[in-house]
Amino acid sequence: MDYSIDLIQNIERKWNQKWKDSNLYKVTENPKLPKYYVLDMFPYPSGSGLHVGHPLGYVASDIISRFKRLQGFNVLHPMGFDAFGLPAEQYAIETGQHPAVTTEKNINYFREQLSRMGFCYDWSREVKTCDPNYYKWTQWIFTQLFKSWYNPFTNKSEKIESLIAILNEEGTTRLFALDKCQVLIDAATWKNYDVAAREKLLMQFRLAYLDYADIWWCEMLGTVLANDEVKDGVSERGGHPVEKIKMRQWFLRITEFADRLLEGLNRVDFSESMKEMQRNWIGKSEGALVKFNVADADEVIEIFTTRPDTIFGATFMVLAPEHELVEKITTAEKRIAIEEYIKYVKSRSERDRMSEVKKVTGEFTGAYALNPFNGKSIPIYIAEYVLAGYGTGAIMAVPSNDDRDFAFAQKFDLQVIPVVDQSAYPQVSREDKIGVMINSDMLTGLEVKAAIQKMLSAIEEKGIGKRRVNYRLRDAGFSRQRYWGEPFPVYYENDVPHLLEDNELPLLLPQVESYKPAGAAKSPLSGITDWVNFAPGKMRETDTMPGYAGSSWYFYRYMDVHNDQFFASREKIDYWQDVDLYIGGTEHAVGHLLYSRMWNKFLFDIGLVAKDEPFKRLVNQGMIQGVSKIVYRVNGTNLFVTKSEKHNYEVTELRVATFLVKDDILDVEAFKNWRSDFSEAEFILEEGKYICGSEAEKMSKSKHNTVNPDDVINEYGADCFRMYEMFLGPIDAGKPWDTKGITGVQGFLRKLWRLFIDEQGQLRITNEAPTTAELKLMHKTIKKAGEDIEKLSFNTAVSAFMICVNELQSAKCYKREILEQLLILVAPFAPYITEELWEKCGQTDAVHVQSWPKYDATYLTESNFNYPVSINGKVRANIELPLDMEENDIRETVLGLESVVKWTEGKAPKKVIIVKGRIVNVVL
RNA sequence: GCCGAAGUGGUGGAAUGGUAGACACGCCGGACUCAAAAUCCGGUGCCCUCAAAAAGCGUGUGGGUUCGAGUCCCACCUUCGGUACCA
Repeated sequence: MDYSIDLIQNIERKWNQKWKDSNLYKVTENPKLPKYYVLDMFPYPSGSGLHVGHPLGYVASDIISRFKRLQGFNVLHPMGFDAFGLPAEQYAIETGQHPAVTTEKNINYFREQLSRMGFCYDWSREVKTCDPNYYKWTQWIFTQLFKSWYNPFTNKSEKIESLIAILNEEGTTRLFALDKCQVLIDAATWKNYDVAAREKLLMQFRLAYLDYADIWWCEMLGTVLANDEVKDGVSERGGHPVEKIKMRQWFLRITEFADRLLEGLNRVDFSESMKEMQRNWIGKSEGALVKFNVADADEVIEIFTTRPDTIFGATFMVLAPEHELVEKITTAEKRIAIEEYIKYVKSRSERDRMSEVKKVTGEFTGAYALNPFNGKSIPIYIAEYVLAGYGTGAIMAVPSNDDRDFAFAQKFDLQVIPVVDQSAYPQVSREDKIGVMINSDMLTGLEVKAAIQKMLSAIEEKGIGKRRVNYRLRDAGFSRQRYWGEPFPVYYENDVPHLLEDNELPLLLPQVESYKPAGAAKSPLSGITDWVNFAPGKMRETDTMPGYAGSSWYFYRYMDVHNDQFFASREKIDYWQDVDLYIGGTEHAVGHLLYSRMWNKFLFDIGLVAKDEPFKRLVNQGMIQGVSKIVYRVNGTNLFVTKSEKHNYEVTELRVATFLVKDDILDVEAFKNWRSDFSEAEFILEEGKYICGSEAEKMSKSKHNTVNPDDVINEYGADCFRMYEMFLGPIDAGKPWDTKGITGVQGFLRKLWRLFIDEQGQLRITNEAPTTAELKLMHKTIKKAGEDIEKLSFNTAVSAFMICVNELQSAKCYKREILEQLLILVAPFAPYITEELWEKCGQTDAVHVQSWPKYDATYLTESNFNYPVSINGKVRANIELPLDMEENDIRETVLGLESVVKWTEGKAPKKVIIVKGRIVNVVL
């Protein structure tokens, strides 16, 4: 009986059914066992199904789950779907199909694909973020955020009532002093506030709050656009003009958690690069707020700077074009130019503005500011490189010590006053905080670091500013003018927001006629007037929540997924605590991870969860890229030119389905039939063939380069697919998908099978006692596999299995004692074949509930070592010596070697380096 | 632009600062077969050579540290991910 694809499919069907029937993977809380929680970043169920990139992380987490279970842990390993999102809605706009319908269809397909791969998910715990039973609790957590504030005195989130108590007691005096409040009022004033005024003040503290922010609006498409959908200042679909418009929206006050998000990174096991990205994203910097008076006006410009020492080199100021003072200070003769410039900036994305280096743009307002230290009058510009959201949206520009300020000064012919003498440090740049102050009044002669400190004190003494810690991190925009998301459990009365009661949750997403926005940048929900105006004088919030709302807390729902009283019971949370291993892509390095860490800290503060960091260990899997195949169409024609001739024509690159291409040769007939617009295509060939270009890039439906794991499984089976994904390389490395090497893994599985089953299909297992060599091999493999799995080095674990099986085959070892242990080692990687062979060996319980074997170190100790002998670092000889040989004896022996004498020519070497059990290096 | 990562044979990759290329794919040769597939055995970094030995070269590029560097340091090049409303 050959290990053929028919047999493989029978085995996989059989065990899928058996495992399901026996509830093998169902997990319950068991206080007698140590817990281990392995989490995958749940997928967005796109219309094109799972591709081969998804399972890379899923296979890895599945191996760890099975490994930990074999080691005696009670393992929680769930799966679910991040089911709200833009693509489903875009599809709805185009086809009129309800996103709930298409999403459900996609989820069913994803689940089916996942099930085939033999993952040990406890499917009874499945989570779907678009399920009302789930988003009820997303809405509920939002209401808790709204009802809470961040108490800077206790440094944690608290109910808003504790803020009200402080306001009743002392007004905003201490909060104002701490820079946590813009208005200074006493308790009496607070108490005299009416409801609206009180609400307005509280809104400055709530963790979920209303404020204004820009969104992309495309009049032609009639929709709000995501940043992703805007390319080069126009809509990606159709190339229509877009503009930014200001809208009132919800925000989450993540900035209050900035320090704790930074601190928590010291206590988690994430890669250093991941932590670094998060630290840089938070971007803590210390500096000062400084006020500059506007000349001949009552206005004051407040700036933030990390270089207060360079204030004497400030030769101009720059405001963000959106800055509220721009309108007030612009002079009459400059008004038109300024308005033109603002219009230009409105068409620019923030990323374009930040990354623009070739073209320096800006506009003079006509107004001047006064340097608070020397009274010098300096011009005020607006420029796109100053962003409204960072610091105060205004800077003092010091061209001598800032690259962008310098470029700006060059372009607009502004003065550059050197204020730091860096001549003693030829290697440093103008932005490095090093050197001696010059041209700087009382700072002259000081080192930069001392000058910064002196200036900070001077600013505070003068009363023109104060020390300030600034963060690059901004509060998180939490509103989308979209349909397919969680509705806010909020209504407005006289424009004041109110929450629905807990017993009114979930607020269901209503049916709409059209998925397009209702009028100017309003959510589709605003078109349902009777839903919006649900009671006299009350209007519902019509925006919905963003994609990351549901994904910020889903890992708790898995712990207690069917609870209809609470998001998860404290009892279950106390058992499972936190995620021991979280696997997902680097693309979520900052966004999702910061948001979910913040939500978690909030839930922790209000006493609902057990740990203040949710993810103990995080591992990023690499991205499997697709290989896109490219044809070149001569512009304005239906003529396609082969790769080597394309440079002779003006061509457009088109991506074609990969199944039309074999070894870079296009099947031209199949291509003509592929899409009707190509049916009349003509070709310019080379040597009778049309050769395509190729490019490795992100797998996506639109690039026609996705590879469906179903196809691979149909041909090789799930075990082979799983092992091959792991064998491809380290888990964190990305690479283009290629099935070229899969036959190697297929061969391994066949050999494994044949160790148990002979050519006649008979079990060939014997009860003979293993030899020392066989035991040595086995224990070496147990050790290597265990260590590699722990390190998530699955590719090397697979190669250890290959070595083991190759050697057992050569030795014709069919011994039960050896082979049954091998099955347990391989079981996490290839759950089907190992289970089948385990059963064939006469075992009655599952291989997956056995115990991971322990290795015996006595089999692994060696007495000799084959030393490489190098001369000046190059290996010239080898010699086997006992490991306990004295260094002097090694030296003597090595120097006596004929091949060494040849190099030393009888002379005494300068030095002989002996590293026991490693190497001997003779230095001449 | 900024932040992060990666770059090793024809290919995927392996390698606590200590024999570069484990394990696979591919390729070459052989066995089995009427033949093919499958399977098994042997070889395979480059260069020189009929072949082998011996030498030389070799981990993106250029420098450096070290007895010894794929690994550590500096500069650069290329590719990938993120860049706040794709998920």
